Amino acid sequence: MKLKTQSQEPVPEKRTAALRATLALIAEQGLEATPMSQVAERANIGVGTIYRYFSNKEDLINALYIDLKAEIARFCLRDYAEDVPAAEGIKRLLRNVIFYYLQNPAAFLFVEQYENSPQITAHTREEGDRLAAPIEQLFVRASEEGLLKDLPIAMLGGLMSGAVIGLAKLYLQGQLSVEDGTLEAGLDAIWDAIRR
Amino acid sequence: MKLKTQSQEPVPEKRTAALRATLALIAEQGLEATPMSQVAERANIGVGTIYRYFSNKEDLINALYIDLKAEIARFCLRDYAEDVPAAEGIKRLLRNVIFYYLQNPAAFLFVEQYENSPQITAHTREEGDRLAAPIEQLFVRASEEGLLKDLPIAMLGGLMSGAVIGLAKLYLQGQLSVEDGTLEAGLDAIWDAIRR
Amino acid sequence: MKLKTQSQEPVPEKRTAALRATLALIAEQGLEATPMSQVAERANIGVGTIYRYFSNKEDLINALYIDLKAEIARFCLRDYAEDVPAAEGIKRLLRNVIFYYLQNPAAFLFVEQYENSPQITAHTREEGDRLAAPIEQLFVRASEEGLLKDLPIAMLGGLMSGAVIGLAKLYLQGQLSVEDGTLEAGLDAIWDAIRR
Amino acid sequence: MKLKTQSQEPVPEKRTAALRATLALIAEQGLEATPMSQVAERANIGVGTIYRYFSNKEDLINALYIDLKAEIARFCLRDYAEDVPAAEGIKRLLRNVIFYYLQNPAAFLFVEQYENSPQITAHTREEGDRLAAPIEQLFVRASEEGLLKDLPIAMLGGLMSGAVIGLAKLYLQGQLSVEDGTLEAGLDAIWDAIRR
DNA sequence: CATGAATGAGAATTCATTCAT
DNA sequence: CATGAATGAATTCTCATTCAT
Repeated sequence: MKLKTQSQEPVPEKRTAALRATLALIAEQGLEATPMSQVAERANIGVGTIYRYFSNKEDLINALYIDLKAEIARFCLRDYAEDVPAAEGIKRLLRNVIFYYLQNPAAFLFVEQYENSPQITAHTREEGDRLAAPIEQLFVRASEEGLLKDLPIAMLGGLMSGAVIGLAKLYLQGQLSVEDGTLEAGLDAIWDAIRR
Repeated sequence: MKLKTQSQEPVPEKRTAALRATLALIAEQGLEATPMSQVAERANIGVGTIYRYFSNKEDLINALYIDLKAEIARFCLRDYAEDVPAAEGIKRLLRNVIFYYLQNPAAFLFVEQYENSPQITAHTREEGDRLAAPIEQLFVRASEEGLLKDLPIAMLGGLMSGAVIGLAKLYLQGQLSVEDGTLEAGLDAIWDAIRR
Repeated sequence: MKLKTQSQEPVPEKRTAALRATLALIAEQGLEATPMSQVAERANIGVGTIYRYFSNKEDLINALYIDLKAEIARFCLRDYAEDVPAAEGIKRLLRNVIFYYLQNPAAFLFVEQYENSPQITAHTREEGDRLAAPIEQLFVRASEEGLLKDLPIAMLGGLMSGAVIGLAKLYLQGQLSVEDGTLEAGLDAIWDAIRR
Repeated sequence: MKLKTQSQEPVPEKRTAALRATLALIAEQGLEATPMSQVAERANIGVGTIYRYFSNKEDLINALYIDLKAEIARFCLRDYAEDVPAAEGIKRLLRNVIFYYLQNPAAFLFVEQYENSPQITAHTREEGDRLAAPIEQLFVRASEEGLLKDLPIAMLGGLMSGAVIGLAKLYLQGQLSVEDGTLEAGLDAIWDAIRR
């Protein structure tokens, strides 16, 4: 199946395989319960190969984290348009977060785990936040339009993201199902928390 | 040589010392980065002694988790009274959560870490939830009084607890300070999310 | 055979066993060709046990080096007496070096290997030299008595120690034998190099 | 496209580059601390290329050793002439050794390291000695002329080479400097050791 | 010929747990 | 009861060597 023309390979296949395997295993077993040997096995590559692409385990996990944060941000903003009212934009954003995590439960487990671990460095956390900058833009816009409560933006953001995570957990743990048709009401509830 | 008053000792001092040391170290270094030997050292006891009170590391951590969940529940409900209106009761509850975590930042770090780790067993998680039952009672009462949105209780609970955690993080990370006087507004925002 | 009273054990047995095994193996196989696992095996202890006494491989090897340097210095000066003429003292010293190495060929191989390896730190080298200080005293005394060539002490020392090492190698490699009765002549030759 | 003049190339450039890089790196870092990949990098060639010229790491190092021994022997005898008195010849030889090492400190570090390592095979050692045969000739001649002590040639050789190494170390470590004008006296001292 | 990505055996080190004192 | 020395399985990471391009 491999064509010669693909040998230019801009993002090496094995690097991707390592990242994918890492995500799956950490979601299943946890950050520290996942040895590099297992990552290699699941990725169908040699252990040494991982170290060609990542200088150590921490680097591998950071790369995975950054990749996911970027993907999530991209996914959340996929149907974003300047002319959509900010209120609607935020609702879409939140819906997208939930959708993303429902389609990628492992990503949710990994990100929550890593962000709550003392292993993550301040630097990595900041880099991750930077990727979410476009999202914050939307937020700032809504605030400037006078749609949000008169509270520090950080607080509104914290409340909102905490609430979506809470919501996502319910859907992922099966306590709620999108088929219920409860999702929109949930998003409205979050909106109620932050809207003026 | 042993005096009776010592043998009455209902909760052995060394057990408590081990738990305290575990909490502090895990908050600082993380779950897996905390060896039993270090726990022993910090607790000023022998490594072997830990194994008198806990059958293994998992057991130690579970015990700590359960202890903390109970303490948190107790603290949250400390000024609870049947005759307080449910709305006010819930606000108090939320305020107490925040206060507790501000006074016990290590507890917050530990609990978040453990609850987001796949290491925690379903059984332990349930046991922890059971301790929060009185809190849920309050919630049910408010719902029956028609104060809350007409949504599944689980969803309201998830939104609320997600939002408080988000709020607590802001205060603990120093992005917000209780001296700001923002706290009450934050609690109101959460209330807005769930109230009818 | 072990008596209870020996449990005070000032120098732990297992530490000594590790050092001995290290010496033997490095002499046989070389510094880097000797894994910790093999040291443990030969010493009849667990790998982990080595790390109770030495913080890492480098530390183990340094300790061995320092121990040997001290032992060698002690052995060389064993029959030293203030009233012996310095010339005679130096001859004895040299004879003792040779004897020591003939009885402890592994020590020779190890010390030569380590001193010629870039692994050894300046600090360790200095510490080793400090142990040889009493020997240098004898040398200084001889110099002050006007017995030695009028050259920097360091140079005389370097020539002498280089020559003894050269001599020791011959005996250890079996190109010469102490039974030949050549030893005294060899020592005289070295003396000729440095004496006025 | 290949020109004849290239195919004449008797000693491939890349082979030489590999040897040079090996020498430099081993002198800096040590025998085992020098990975093949680093050799390739420093030599500006591919790792695989090294294996075109040397069957494995051991072979590479052996080749380097033999090359150096040959070069050293050549250098030591460069101004040798049959009609020079043997005594003077030996002094020149020794002076040359010192000069060579002062100009090639890496060679000194490498040779001492490798000769003191159990990794070197008896065969390689012998091959190296064979290259020093012309030097030994000079020695034998001096002995036959009755200039040397009446001791086994091996012993005189061992004493002498040990002493020069000791002397070289002093100059290389900076404890002595050729500018001091001490060198001739040092060579005389060595001569005193072996001369009748 | 030259290259360097891929590999996995092997090395150093850690740490939960046991058990003799 | 309390202790901590001893242990070895398990983990991370390195590096000589191969081989497809």
